[in-house]
Amino acid sequence: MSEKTINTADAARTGGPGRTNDPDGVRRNILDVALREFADKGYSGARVDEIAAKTATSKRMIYYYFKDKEGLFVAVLEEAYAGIRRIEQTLDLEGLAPADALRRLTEFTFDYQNANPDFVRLVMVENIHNATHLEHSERIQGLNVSVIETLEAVYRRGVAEGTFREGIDVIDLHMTISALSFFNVSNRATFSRIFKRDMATPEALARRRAVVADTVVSFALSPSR
Amino acid sequence: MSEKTINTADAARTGGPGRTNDPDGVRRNILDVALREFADKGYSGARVDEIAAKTATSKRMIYYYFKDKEGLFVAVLEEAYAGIRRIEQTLDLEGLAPADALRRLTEFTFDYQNANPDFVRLVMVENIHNATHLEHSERIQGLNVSVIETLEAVYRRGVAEGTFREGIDVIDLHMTISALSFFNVSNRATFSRIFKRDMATPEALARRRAVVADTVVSFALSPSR
Amino acid sequence: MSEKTINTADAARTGGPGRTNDPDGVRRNILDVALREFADKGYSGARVDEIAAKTATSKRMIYYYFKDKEGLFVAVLEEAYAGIRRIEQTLDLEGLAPADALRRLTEFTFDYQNANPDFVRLVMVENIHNATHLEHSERIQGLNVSVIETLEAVYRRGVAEGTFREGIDVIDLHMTISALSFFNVSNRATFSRIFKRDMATPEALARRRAVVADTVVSFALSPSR
Amino acid sequence: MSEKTINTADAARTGGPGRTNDPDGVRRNILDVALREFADKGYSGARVDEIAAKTATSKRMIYYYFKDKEGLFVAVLEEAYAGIRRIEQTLDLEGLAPADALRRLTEFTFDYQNANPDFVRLVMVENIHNATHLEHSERIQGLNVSVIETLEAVYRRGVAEGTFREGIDVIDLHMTISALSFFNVSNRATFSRIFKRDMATPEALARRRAVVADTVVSFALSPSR
DNA sequence: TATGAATGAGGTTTCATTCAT
DNA sequence: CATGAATGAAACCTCATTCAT
Repeated sequence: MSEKTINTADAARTGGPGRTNDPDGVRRNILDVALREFADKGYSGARVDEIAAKTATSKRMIYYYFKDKEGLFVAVLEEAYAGIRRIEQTLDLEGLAPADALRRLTEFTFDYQNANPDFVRLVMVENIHNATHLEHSERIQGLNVSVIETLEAVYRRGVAEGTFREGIDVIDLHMTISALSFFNVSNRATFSRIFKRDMATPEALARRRAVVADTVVSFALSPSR
Repeated sequence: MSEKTINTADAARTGGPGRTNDPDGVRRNILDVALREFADKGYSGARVDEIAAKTATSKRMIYYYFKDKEGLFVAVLEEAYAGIRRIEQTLDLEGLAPADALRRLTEFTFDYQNANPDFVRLVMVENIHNATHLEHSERIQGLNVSVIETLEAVYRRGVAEGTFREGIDVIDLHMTISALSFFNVSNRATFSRIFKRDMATPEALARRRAVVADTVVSFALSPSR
Repeated sequence: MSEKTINTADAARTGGPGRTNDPDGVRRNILDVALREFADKGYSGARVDEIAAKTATSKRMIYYYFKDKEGLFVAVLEEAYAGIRRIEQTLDLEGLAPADALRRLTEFTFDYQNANPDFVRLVMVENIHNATHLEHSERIQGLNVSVIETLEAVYRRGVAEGTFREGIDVIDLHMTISALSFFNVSNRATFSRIFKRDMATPEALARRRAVVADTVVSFALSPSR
Repeated sequence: MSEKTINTADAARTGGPGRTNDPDGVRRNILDVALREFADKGYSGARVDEIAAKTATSKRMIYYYFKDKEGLFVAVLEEAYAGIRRIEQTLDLEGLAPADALRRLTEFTFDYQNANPDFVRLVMVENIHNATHLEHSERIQGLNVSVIETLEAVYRRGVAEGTFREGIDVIDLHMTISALSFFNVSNRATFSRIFKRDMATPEALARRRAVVADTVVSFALSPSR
């Protein structure tokens, strides 16, 4: 509960916490802890004091680097979005057949979100707050074009080939992928409680992952096939 | 901001707010207001003072009827779940062909959640809090069996008929329906901000509703068809 | 230093501090203490914590009654201005010859400000803050007309009689009276330190009071006399 | 808000800000900025950080040259007093008739204070703090004898001539001059707000200046005249 | 039952100042 | 000398909750 979290990398570099000369490390450390706290308790529920306590630095440094609680939240949000987009771009879909590429992209999204529940929960929190922070962040606005471009390229190839049916809105498709991946994390608590089903076991995840991928692909496939 | 919310029904019944001796009306009124506040600001973000201020009663009554903030939240949650399940049961799916019934059920879910964003947001809030409140509510646990039974009946008929393919887990199917309906409300703020698309216009809703229904049905249909 | 200040009146009425049912007494008590603190340390220098400590109530109540530090300051300012104007109106100048009335009014002002250094210092503090609080207080705006009216009546009588010369701007006259009275309190610390003269002894006050009155009256007198 | 203030003279001398080796310039620059900040916000209201930010140097230098916030304030105060006294001594009153000399001295005081509101406000601030800083500064104590000597010389000449009446305390006279000059700046904010009169226009200043001079001179004049 | 007053614990933020490079 | 990073103490303010009438 009161464990301090230090990036091992930083600790190694500087010889431990305390007066370090690694401002970036300090920033990172704060962001890491804050992500977890915000994701865990929501914006208002998260306590600056507690974030500070779990950090290798002091509360004062949070204000030094991020101005206030809101500034910290925005920074956390930016990092989180940057994270998924960064990895997304390492996906190499061009060598795959369109249907396989679509499946691969869907699986990636599903896996990423399940592996990063804090990201998902942070987005939930931001939605509860009507995306006001996101609105003010120019950085995030720019980040998200790439997904659509990637998906669009795959879809076009599929249509050209005759694999995919025409008339699908790519943003719609992305929405379906996101929705099915997101829900598995975002609503896990209520859903599994109500339907008495553990959604986080490796088996459950594998099964659901397949269902999601099937759903997406079968929606895109041309009916003639 | 400072408007008091009174159910007109109650007001009529009791001759107006103020010295009312309509305990149920008071309760309802508090729950209505609290739903909106919790859905709007989250659990920690909602303020007991503000809920009281928007109520036709006083803060004292909140504590009288619901013990504390948490008790109020649980009551709100119970009401919210009861609401959707109550309406769900008025759906008459037995007269429809399985595929139509499935489509109808999907559309109903989509419509209900889009018409009741506060319900959706409340569920988000509860998920952020790991469904701890739901856990303590026996009332909610019992409420949700019916959906699955309804869906199961439809699915069986479809399989028997040959319309639906075998091997689908009904809970999985429900999850897909929920996910696609839920996301449209839960992630509206971030999604529409990022992809610059208003998801709440009647046209957008109608389009998405169709896509969602298609997705669900095409997933269930037997491939031979 | 850490003595609590309670209006003896309130204490008598309610049987002491603590859970009293005398909201007005609580308010008054806070205002009394706050006046002294703000006058003593300036706006930023005054500490809400310290004000609270010297009060019969708690810090929380300050915020309850006055919203925030600024609200408290404004309320203190309003009270202070109301105080002097209230007493000013009990002056009965109409029975006096114009020159005597002018002298009397001057002496009153001098006496009041010397007897209420906290009022003077509070006005200094407000001036350092460019009268921003005063600007927002409608209550104060209305309070100050009476002085000018009183002074104007005296001046007119004097001019009609031939005692006072014509052409004096009454606001100018008020300003002279104020300046000479105010300075004796406002600049006492620096002035007496620099010129090594105690300005607060009864004798010093009496002497200065006479000089001030002479100065004002001789300025208003018609030169022919 | 974030403008840096550099004495152009210094900048020229040292080849610009930054790596300057002009300790006096740095000191001056800090004092200039600090004067404005203290005069503007009061002692507690002024922020070391903000002073530093508006300076051509860094916060470190403030502590290096002035030890702490209080040391800085004292230095600013000393400079401010030195300023007025320095100029005062350039006045050449000996060639004027006593009444003219008195008028001239009064006008000078009035003009100086109106031209240097920061000086006036700084003195207000010091008075709020009961002149504790001034007390510790030997430098200031010595500065202020000269005014009195100058005034005394004028007064004596006037009495000898028969122009001025006897029995006036010169320090009293100085006090009257100061009070009337000071008030116009110190209480400008509240006074002009209350009486809805702009006291800072050239016309208003000219008129008031004349009234002040008249008041002072007519007080000193021998009544026989 | 209804209302304003009261409370204590704890939340966010700021400040003057010092350190390390 | 110059700079950004760091610090601890304390400042302002808010919250859920309870009391008295």
